[in-house]
Amino acid sequence: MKHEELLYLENQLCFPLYAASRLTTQMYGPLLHELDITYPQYLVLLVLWQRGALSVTEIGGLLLLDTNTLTPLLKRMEEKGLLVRSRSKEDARSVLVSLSPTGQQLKEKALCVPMQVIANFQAGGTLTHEEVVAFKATLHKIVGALAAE
Amino acid sequence: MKHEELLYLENQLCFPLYAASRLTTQMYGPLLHELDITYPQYLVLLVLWQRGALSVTEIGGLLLLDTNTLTPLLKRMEEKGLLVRSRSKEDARSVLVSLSPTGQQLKEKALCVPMQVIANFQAGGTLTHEEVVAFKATLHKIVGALAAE
DNA sequence: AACGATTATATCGTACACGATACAAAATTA
DNA sequence: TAATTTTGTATCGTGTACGATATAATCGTT
Repeated sequence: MKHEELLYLENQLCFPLYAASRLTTQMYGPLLHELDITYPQYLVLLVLWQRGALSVTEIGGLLLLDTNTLTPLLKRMEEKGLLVRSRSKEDARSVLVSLSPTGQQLKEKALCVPMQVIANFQAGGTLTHEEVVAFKATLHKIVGALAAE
Repeated sequence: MKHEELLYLENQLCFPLYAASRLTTQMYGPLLHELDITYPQYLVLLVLWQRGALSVTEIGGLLLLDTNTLTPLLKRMEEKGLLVRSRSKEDARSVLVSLSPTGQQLKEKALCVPMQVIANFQAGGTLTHEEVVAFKATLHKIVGALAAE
Protein backbone atom coordinates (compact mmCIF):
# COMPACT_ATOMS: atom_id res chain seq x y z
CA MET A 1 0.00 0.00 0.00
CA LYS A 2 1.36 3.40 -0.91
CA HIS A 3 1.96 5.75 1.96
CA GLU A 4 -0.88 8.07 0.96
CA GLU A 5 -3.35 5.23 0.72
CA LEU A 6 -3.11 4.82 4.47
CA LEU A 7 -5.40 7.84 4.62
CA TYR A 8 -8.12 6.40 2.38
CA LEU A 9 -11.38 5.84 4.23
CA GLU A 10 -11.73 2.24 3.04
CA ASN A 11 -8.31 1.39 4.47
CA GLN A 12 -9.19 2.52 7.97
CA LEU A 13 -10.10 0.03 10.64
CA CYS A 14 -11.41 2.71 12.94
CA PHE A 15 -14.16 3.97 10.65
CA PRO A 16 -16.15 0.75 10.12
CA LEU A 17 -15.80 0.13 13.85
CA TYR A 18 -17.18 3.58 14.59
CA ALA A 19 -19.95 3.19 12.00
CA ALA A 20 -20.91 -0.32 13.10
CA SER A 21 -21.13 0.82 16.70
CA ARG A 22 -23.37 3.76 15.88
CA LEU A 23 -25.58 1.75 13.57
CA THR A 24 -25.96 -1.01 16.13
CA THR A 25 -26.88 1.50 18.82
CA GLN A 26 -29.40 3.01 16.41
CA MET A 27 -30.90 -0.45 15.95
CA TYR A 28 -31.66 -0.54 19.68
CA GLY A 29 -33.38 2.82 19.48
CA PRO A 30 -36.96 1.75 18.67
CA LEU A 31 -36.75 -1.25 21.00
CA LEU A 32 -35.49 0.77 23.96
CA HIS A 33 -37.89 3.59 23.20
CA GLU A 34 -40.62 1.16 24.25
CA LEU A 35 -38.92 0.98 27.66
CA ASP A 36 -38.31 4.76 27.72
CA ILE A 37 -34.54 4.35 28.11
CA THR A 38 -31.46 5.09 26.02
CA TYR A 39 -28.76 2.64 25.03
CA PRO A 40 -26.21 3.67 27.72
CA GLN A 41 -29.02 3.54 30.27
CA TYR A 42 -29.81 0.03 29.06
CA LEU A 43 -26.19 -0.96 29.69
CA VAL A 44 -26.41 0.36 33.26
CA LEU A 45 -29.57 -1.65 33.81
CA LEU A 46 -27.90 -4.79 32.39
CA VAL A 47 -25.13 -4.69 34.99
CA LEU A 48 -27.53 -3.87 37.84
CA TRP A 49 -29.92 -6.67 36.84
CA GLN A 50 -27.04 -9.09 36.66
CA ARG A 51 -25.06 -8.07 39.75
CA GLY A 52 -27.35 -6.08 42.00
CA ALA A 53 -26.44 -2.77 43.65
CA LEU A 54 -23.08 -1.33 42.62
CA SER A 55 -21.08 1.81 43.26
CA VAL A 56 -20.60 4.36 40.50
CA THR A 57 -16.98 3.32 40.08
CA GLU A 58 -17.91 -0.35 39.85
CA ILE A 59 -20.42 0.43 37.11
CA GLY A 60 -17.77 2.50 35.39
CA GLY A 61 -15.29 -0.34 35.61
CA LEU A 62 -17.72 -2.72 33.95
CA LEU A 63 -18.90 -0.32 31.23
CA LEU A 64 -15.56 1.48 30.83
CA LEU A 65 -17.18 4.82 31.50
CA ASP A 66 -15.93 7.54 33.83
CA THR A 67 -17.96 9.37 36.45
CA ASN A 68 -18.19 12.51 34.33
CA THR A 69 -20.42 10.47 32.03
CA LEU A 70 -22.09 8.30 34.65
CA THR A 71 -23.07 10.84 37.27
CA PRO A 72 -25.50 12.82 35.08
CA LEU A 73 -26.69 9.63 33.38
CA LEU A 74 -27.50 8.03 36.73
CA LYS A 75 -29.21 11.20 37.91
CA ARG A 76 -31.50 11.09 34.89
CA MET A 77 -32.27 7.45 35.62
CA GLU A 78 -32.98 8.29 39.26
CA GLU A 79 -35.33 11.09 38.19
CA LYS A 80 -37.19 8.58 36.04
CA GLY A 81 -37.55 6.34 39.09
CA LEU A 82 -35.45 3.48 37.76
CA LEU A 83 -32.85 3.49 40.53
CA VAL A 84 -31.77 5.07 43.79
CA ARG A 85 -28.40 6.65 44.58
CA SER A 86 -27.29 6.72 48.20
CA ARG A 87 -24.05 7.47 49.98
CA SER A 88 -22.40 4.42 51.47
CA LYS A 89 -22.21 4.31 55.26
CA GLU A 90 -18.90 2.47 55.37
CA ASP A 91 -17.26 4.86 52.89
CA ALA A 92 -18.93 8.24 52.60
CA ARG A 93 -17.14 8.88 49.32
CA SER A 94 -18.90 6.02 47.60
CA VAL A 95 -22.38 6.24 46.07
CA LEU A 96 -24.33 3.01 45.94
CA VAL A 97 -26.63 2.63 42.96
CA SER A 98 -29.52 0.22 43.49
CA LEU A 99 -32.53 -0.64 41.40
CA SER A 100 -35.95 0.64 42.39
CA PRO A 101 -38.90 -1.76 42.10
CA THR A 102 -39.70 -0.07 38.79
CA GLY A 103 -36.16 -0.62 37.55
CA GLN A 104 -36.23 -4.22 38.69
CA GLN A 105 -39.56 -4.85 36.99
CA LEU A 106 -38.30 -3.37 33.73
CA LYS A 107 -36.13 -6.47 33.34
CA GLU A 108 -39.16 -8.51 32.33
CA LYS A 109 -39.98 -6.11 29.52
CA ALA A 110 -36.32 -6.10 28.44
CA LEU A 111 -36.07 -9.85 28.03
CA CYS A 112 -37.34 -9.65 24.45
CA VAL A 113 -34.78 -7.02 23.40
CA PRO A 114 -31.78 -9.30 22.74
CA MET A 115 -33.89 -11.69 20.69
CA GLN A 116 -35.16 -8.91 18.46
CA VAL A 117 -31.65 -7.55 18.03
CA ILE A 118 -30.40 -10.96 16.94
CA ALA A 119 -33.29 -11.21 14.53
CA ASN A 120 -32.52 -7.79 13.06
CA PHE A 121 -28.85 -8.71 12.69
CA GLN A 122 -29.72 -11.85 10.79
CA ALA A 123 -32.23 -10.03 8.63
CA GLY A 124 -29.86 -7.92 6.57
CA GLY A 125 -26.50 -9.63 6.77
CA THR A 126 -25.68 -13.27 6.74
CA LEU A 127 -23.18 -13.70 9.53
CA THR A 128 -22.44 -17.32 10.26
CA HIS A 129 -22.24 -18.48 13.83
CA GLU A 130 -18.48 -19.00 13.50
CA GLU A 131 -18.10 -15.50 12.13
CA VAL A 132 -19.93 -14.01 15.10
CA VAL A 133 -17.80 -16.01 17.51
CA ALA A 134 -14.55 -14.91 15.86
CA PHE A 135 -15.78 -11.34 15.67
CA LYS A 136 -16.65 -11.24 19.35
CA ALA A 137 -13.30 -12.78 20.26
CA THR A 138 -11.42 -10.11 18.32
CA LEU A 139 -13.51 -7.36 19.90
CA HIS A 140 -12.67 -8.67 23.35
CA LYS A 141 -8.98 -8.75 22.48
CA ILE A 142 -9.13 -5.14 21.34
CA VAL A 143 -11.09 -3.99 24.37
CA GLY A 144 -8.77 -5.93 26.66
CA ALA A 145 -5.70 -4.39 25.11
CA LEU A 146 -6.99 -0.82 25.03
CA ALA A 147 -8.86 -0.81 28.34
CA ALA A 148 -5.98 -2.20 30.36
CA GLU A 149 -3.16 -0.18 31.91
CA MET B 1 -28.22 -20.28 27.04
CA LYS B 2 -30.99 -19.62 29.49
CA HIS B 3 -33.40 -16.88 28.56
CA GLU B 4 -32.22 -14.59 31.32
CA GLU B 5 -28.58 -15.00 30.36
CA LEU B 6 -29.34 -13.10 27.17
CA LEU B 7 -29.23 -9.99 29.36
CA TYR B 8 -25.76 -10.65 30.79
CA LEU B 9 -23.23 -8.05 29.73
CA GLU B 10 -20.69 -10.63 28.58
CA ASN B 11 -23.26 -12.17 26.24
CA GLN B 12 -23.91 -8.93 24.40
CA LEU B 13 -22.34 -8.27 21.05
CA CYS B 14 -23.27 -4.60 21.14
CA PHE B 15 -21.30 -3.74 24.25
CA PRO B 16 -17.79 -4.79 23.16
CA LEU B 17 -18.51 -3.10 19.84
CA TYR B 18 -19.49 0.09 21.62
CA ALA B 19 -16.50 -0.13 23.98
CA ALA B 20 -14.00 -0.95 21.23
CA SER B 21 -15.23 1.97 19.18
CA ARG B 22 -14.91 4.43 22.06
CA LEU B 23 -11.50 3.12 23.11
CA THR B 24 -10.21 3.28 19.56
CA THR B 25 -11.43 6.85 19.18
CA GLN B 26 -9.75 7.68 22.47
CA MET B 27 -6.52 6.26 21.07
CA TYR B 28 -6.65 8.85 18.29
CA GLY B 29 -7.12 11.63 20.83
CA PRO B 30 -3.47 12.52 21.57
CA LEU B 31 -2.45 12.07 17.92
CA LEU B 32 -5.23 14.30 16.58
CA HIS B 33 -4.71 16.80 19.37
CA GLU B 34 -1.39 17.58 17.67
CA LEU B 35 -3.39 18.56 14.58
CA ASP B 36 -6.00 20.42 16.66
CA ILE B 37 -8.86 18.32 15.31
CA THR B 38 -11.30 15.76 16.72
CA TYR B 39 -11.89 12.26 15.46
CA PRO B 40 -15.08 13.04 13.48
CA GLN B 41 -13.30 16.06 11.99
CA TYR B 42 -10.46 13.75 10.99
CA LEU B 43 -12.94 11.54 9.16
CA VAL B 44 -14.26 14.54 7.24
CA LEU B 45 -10.72 15.49 6.27
CA LEU B 46 -10.03 11.91 5.14
CA VAL B 47 -12.85 11.98 2.60
CA LEU B 48 -12.00 15.48 1.40
CA TRP B 49 -8.30 14.63 0.98
CA GLN B 50 -9.25 11.51 -0.91
CA ARG B 51 -12.05 12.83 -3.11
CA GLY B 52 -11.81 16.60 -3.16
CA ALA B 53 -14.73 18.99 -2.65
CA LEU B 54 -18.01 17.33 -1.70
CA SER B 55 -21.50 18.39 -0.72
CA VAL B 56 -22.72 17.95 2.84
CA THR B 57 -24.95 15.09 1.78
CA GLU B 58 -22.12 13.36 -0.06
CA ILE B 59 -19.95 13.55 3.06
CA GLY B 60 -22.85 12.24 5.08
CA GLY B 61 -23.31 9.35 2.67
CA LEU B 62 -19.67 8.35 3.03
CA LEU B 63 -19.48 8.76 6.81
CA LEU B 64 -23.08 7.69 7.50
CA LEU B 65 -23.79 10.91 9.33
CA ASP B 66 -26.80 13.17 8.91
CA THR B 67 -26.74 16.93 8.41
CA ASN B 68 -27.85 17.60 11.97
CA THR B 69 -24.43 16.28 13.00
CA LEU B 70 -22.44 17.54 10.02
CA THR B 71 -23.63 21.13 9.74
CA PRO B 72 -22.32 22.29 13.13
CA LEU B 73 -19.21 20.10 12.77
CA LEU B 74 -18.40 21.64 9.38
CA LYS B 75 -19.05 25.12 10.73
CA ARG B 76 -16.49 24.54 13.47
CA MET B 77 -14.01 23.32 10.89
CA GLU B 78 -14.70 26.38 8.75
CA GLU B 79 -14.14 28.66 11.75
CA LYS B 80 -10.80 26.96 12.28
CA GLY B 81 -9.94 27.71 8.66
CA LEU B 82 -9.73 24.09 7.53
CA LEU B 83 -12.41 24.30 4.86
CA VAL B 84 -14.88 26.54 3.04
CA ARG B 85 -18.63 26.04 2.69
CA SER B 86 -20.35 27.62 -0.30
CA ARG B 87 -23.76 27.30 -1.90
CA SER B 88 -23.69 25.52 -5.22
CA LYS B 89 -24.61 27.61 -8.27
CA GLU B 90 -26.23 24.73 -10.13
CA ASP B 91 -28.33 23.72 -7.15
CA ALA B 92 -28.84 26.43 -4.55
CA ARG B 93 -29.93 23.85 -2.01
CA SER B 94 -26.54 22.17 -2.00
CA VAL B 95 -23.55 23.34 0.03
CA LEU B 96 -20.16 22.51 -1.40
CA VAL B 97 -17.45 21.78 1.16
CA SER B 98 -13.91 22.33 -0.10
CA LEU B 99 -10.55 22.27 1.64
CA SER B 100 -8.75 25.51 2.35
CA PRO B 101 -4.98 25.61 1.75
CA THR B 102 -4.56 25.04 5.50
CA GLY B 103 -6.83 22.01 5.38
CA GLN B 104 -5.01 20.67 2.34
CA GLN B 105 -1.62 21.14 3.99
CA LEU B 106 -2.75 19.34 7.12
CA LYS B 107 -2.68 16.13 5.12
CA GLU B 108 1.11 16.02 5.31
CA LYS B 109 1.02 16.19 9.09
CA ALA B 110 -1.70 13.51 9.17
CA LEU B 111 0.28 10.96 7.18
CA CYS B 112 1.97 9.65 10.32
CA VAL B 113 -1.32 9.11 12.18
CA PRO B 114 -2.34 5.73 10.68
CA MET B 115 1.14 4.31 11.28
CA GLN B 116 1.08 5.28 14.94
CA VAL B 117 -2.41 3.85 15.34
CA ILE B 118 -1.27 0.54 13.87
CA ALA B 119 1.71 0.57 16.21
CA ASN B 120 -0.52 1.22 19.23
CA PHE B 121 -2.85 -1.56 18.19
CA GLN B 122 0.00 -4.03 17.97
CA ALA B 123 1.47 -2.87 21.27
CA GLY B 124 -1.19 -4.20 23.60
CA GLY B 125 -2.95 -6.97 21.75
CA THR B 126 -1.58 -9.52 19.38
CA LEU B 127 -3.94 -9.49 16.45
CA THR B 128 -2.65 -11.52 13.55
CA HIS B 129 -2.93 -10.16 10.06
CA GLU B 130 -5.56 -12.78 9.22
CA GLU B 131 -7.54 -11.80 12.29
CA VAL B 132 -7.56 -8.14 11.27
CA VAL B 133 -8.65 -9.04 7.75
CA ALA B 134 -11.50 -11.22 9.00
CA PHE B 135 -12.49 -8.60 11.55
CA LYS B 136 -12.63 -5.85 8.96
CA ALA B 137 -14.66 -8.06 6.61
CA THR B 138 -17.24 -8.75 9.32
CA LEU B 139 -17.44 -5.05 10.18
CA HIS B 140 -18.12 -4.22 6.55
CA LYS B 141 -20.84 -6.85 6.39
CA ILE B 142 -22.49 -5.38 9.46
CA VAL B 143 -22.23 -1.81 8.22
CA GLY B 144 -23.48 -2.83 4.82
CA ALA B 145 -26.47 -4.61 6.29
CA LEU B 146 -27.42 -1.89 8.77
CA ALA B 147 -26.64 1.14 6.61
CA ALA B 148 -28.63 -0.08 3.64
CA GLU B 149 -32.34 0.51 3.03
C1' DA C 1 -2.50 12.85 65.67
C1' DA C 2 -1.04 15.42 61.67
C1' DC C 3 -0.38 15.69 56.92
C1' DG C 4 0.40 14.54 52.18
C1' DA C 5 -1.32 11.19 48.79
C1' DT C 6 -5.02 8.61 47.01
C1' DT C 7 -9.80 7.63 46.02
C1' DA C 8 -14.82 8.40 44.78
C1' DT C 9 -17.69 11.42 43.00
C1' DA C 10 -19.11 15.68 41.01
C1' DT C 11 -18.87 19.85 38.01
C1' DC C 12 -17.73 22.40 33.87
C1' DG C 13 -16.97 23.12 29.04
C1' DT C 14 -16.86 21.44 24.39
C1' DA C 15 -18.10 18.37 20.79
C1' DC C 16 -20.51 15.06 18.92
C1' DA C 17 -25.03 12.00 17.73
C1' DC C 18 -29.60 11.91 16.60
C1' DG C 19 -34.86 12.34 16.56
C1' DA C 20 -37.98 15.90 15.30
C1' DT C 21 -39.01 19.82 12.85
C1' DA C 22 -38.47 23.78 9.60
C1' DC C 23 -37.65 25.82 5.21
C1' DA C 24 -36.34 27.03 0.72
C1' DA C 25 -35.03 25.21 -3.82
C1' DA C 26 -35.73 21.89 -7.26
C1' DA C 27 -38.21 18.20 -9.40
C1' DT C 28 -42.57 16.10 -10.41
C1' DT C 29 -47.12 15.95 -11.52
C1' DA C 30 -51.64 17.36 -12.41
C1' DT D 1 -48.02 26.81 -14.99
C1' DA D 2 -49.78 25.91 -10.50
C1' DA D 3 -49.84 22.62 -6.96
C1' DT D 4 -47.49 18.84 -4.75
C1' DT D 5 -43.71 16.26 -3.49
C1' DT D 6 -39.00 15.57 -2.85
C1' DT D 7 -34.42 17.01 -1.73
C1' DG D 8 -30.57 19.46 0.74
C1' DT D 9 -29.54 21.99 4.70
C1' DA D 10 -30.29 23.92 8.91
C1' DT D 11 -32.17 24.38 13.68
C1' DC D 12 -33.62 22.73 18.20
C1' DG D 13 -33.59 19.85 22.21
C1' DT D 14 -31.80 16.01 24.75
C1' DG D 15 -28.35 12.81 25.94
C1' DT D 16 -24.11 11.10 25.90
C1' DA D 17 -18.55 11.19 25.89
C1' DC D 18 -14.59 12.99 27.71
C1' DG D 19 -10.59 16.15 29.16
C1' DA D 20 -9.78 19.13 32.95
C1' DT D 21 -10.64 20.50 37.37
C1' DA D 22 -12.72 20.53 42.12
C1' DT D 23 -13.87 18.60 46.62
C1' DA D 24 -14.55 15.82 50.38
C1' DA D 25 -13.45 11.41 52.54
C1' DT D 26 -10.12 7.88 53.45
C1' DC D 27 -5.53 5.93 53.65
C1' DG D 28 -0.61 5.79 54.58
C1' DT D 29 3.20 7.48 56.71
C1' DT D 30 5.59 9.68 59.87
